[in-house]
Amino acid sequence: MPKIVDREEMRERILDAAMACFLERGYHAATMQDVAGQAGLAKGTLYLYFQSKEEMLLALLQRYFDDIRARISAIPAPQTLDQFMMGLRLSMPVDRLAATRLFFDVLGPGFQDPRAAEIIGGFFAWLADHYADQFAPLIRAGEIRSDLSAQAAAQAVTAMLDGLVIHLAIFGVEEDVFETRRDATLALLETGLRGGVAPPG
Amino acid sequence: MPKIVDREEMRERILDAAMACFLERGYHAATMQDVAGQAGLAKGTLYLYFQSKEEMLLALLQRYFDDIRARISAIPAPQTLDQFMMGLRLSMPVDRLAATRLFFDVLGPGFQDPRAAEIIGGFFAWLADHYADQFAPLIRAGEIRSDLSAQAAAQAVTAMLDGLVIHLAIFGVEEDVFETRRDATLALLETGLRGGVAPPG
DNA sequence: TTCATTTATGACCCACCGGTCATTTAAGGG
DNA sequence: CCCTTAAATGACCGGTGGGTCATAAATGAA
Repeated sequence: MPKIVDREEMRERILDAAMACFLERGYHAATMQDVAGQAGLAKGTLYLYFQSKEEMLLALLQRYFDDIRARISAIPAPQTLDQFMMGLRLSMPVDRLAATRLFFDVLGPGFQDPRAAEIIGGFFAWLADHYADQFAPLIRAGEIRSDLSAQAAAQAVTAMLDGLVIHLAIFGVEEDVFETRRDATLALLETGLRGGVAPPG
Repeated sequence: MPKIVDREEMRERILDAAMACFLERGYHAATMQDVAGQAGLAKGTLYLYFQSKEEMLLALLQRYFDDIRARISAIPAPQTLDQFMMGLRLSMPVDRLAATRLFFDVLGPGFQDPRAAEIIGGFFAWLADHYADQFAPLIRAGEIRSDLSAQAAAQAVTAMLDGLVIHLAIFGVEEDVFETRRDATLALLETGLRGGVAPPG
């Protein structure tokens, strides 16, 4: 009887290798040879599991953003604005930076396949909806000022936080600088959401 | 005596063509042949004015961001927070979107030359400093709440606004959607800076 | 018109890389 | 041990695109 392998496990292994290579050299610069070497396989083997380099990237993107979604979903729904702000910090781990930088390669006009932008755009749309769901009860509870639309505020917050990560990615800043900037941004944001400077205590 | 051309004018003409091609196809996908065709020249001619495709891109980036800097510098210093917010709108024209998308190509790890990231990063550093200079008097005037550091707030604002533009670029939204989101973000930001909801009138 | 010099050209070169496929290797049942 | 079948291999192919260079064209002074 024939040799049998776990196809799904093999795909995971290859995607791990691809992630490492793409982070190191970027999607365009990394070659299938690189990925194969990283995975301990021959180039031809990659094509038994992925139709093309592009399909491999799309699978990688899908897996990456599914993972983030899962992690963010696991954070309990905040009861107060403070808890919400803490949740934001948790959803922005420092290791997101390198990956963000990688995705630049794929968001430009040079990447013809619209599915890449759909995956990434879809994630942000989901994120905005997720925040909006958390905002609505906070607005009712008076934690967030009542003249804000939960949807509009959530979209604004999503854009702001993404901007923060992008900046980290561009500047390649150290962790401590990141944390300083992040906290300043979140403090400004918190005041904006609450509608006034936080009460003492 | 020899044929004479204005080297600088020729470089400008080539950069215009390169900008058009890079916007259309992206930096990686656009070929030197494309750029030459767009400029009405032969491929070899390009190399009389630029050492390589990469040098051409760097010159393009420099020119582009120098131009933005000049435009933003031309906006009069704001006397009130309202004026400041209006200045922000002016510095975010819609035609920035396509260009922003193009720069993704160049910020990823695939682009080895650090000068590209330096040019773009340098622009944002300048922008943050520029905003900080405008914040300081506004804080003294009580237009912005006094517990904020001008520098930290300016950096946060810079990241937030860039995030907004990036999102537009990723989603490829229409102008009206952009304006809605931009206004929501700026309103949130204004409240955060002022330290409370704006007084009526 | 001639000539020196600069500028422009595009055929050509060559390295590279995504993708293929004939061949080899590995697994395991009989 | 052999055979069947799945899996793995890597030499090879073909297209591509950045960059070169021998040649041609343009310019303007003499």
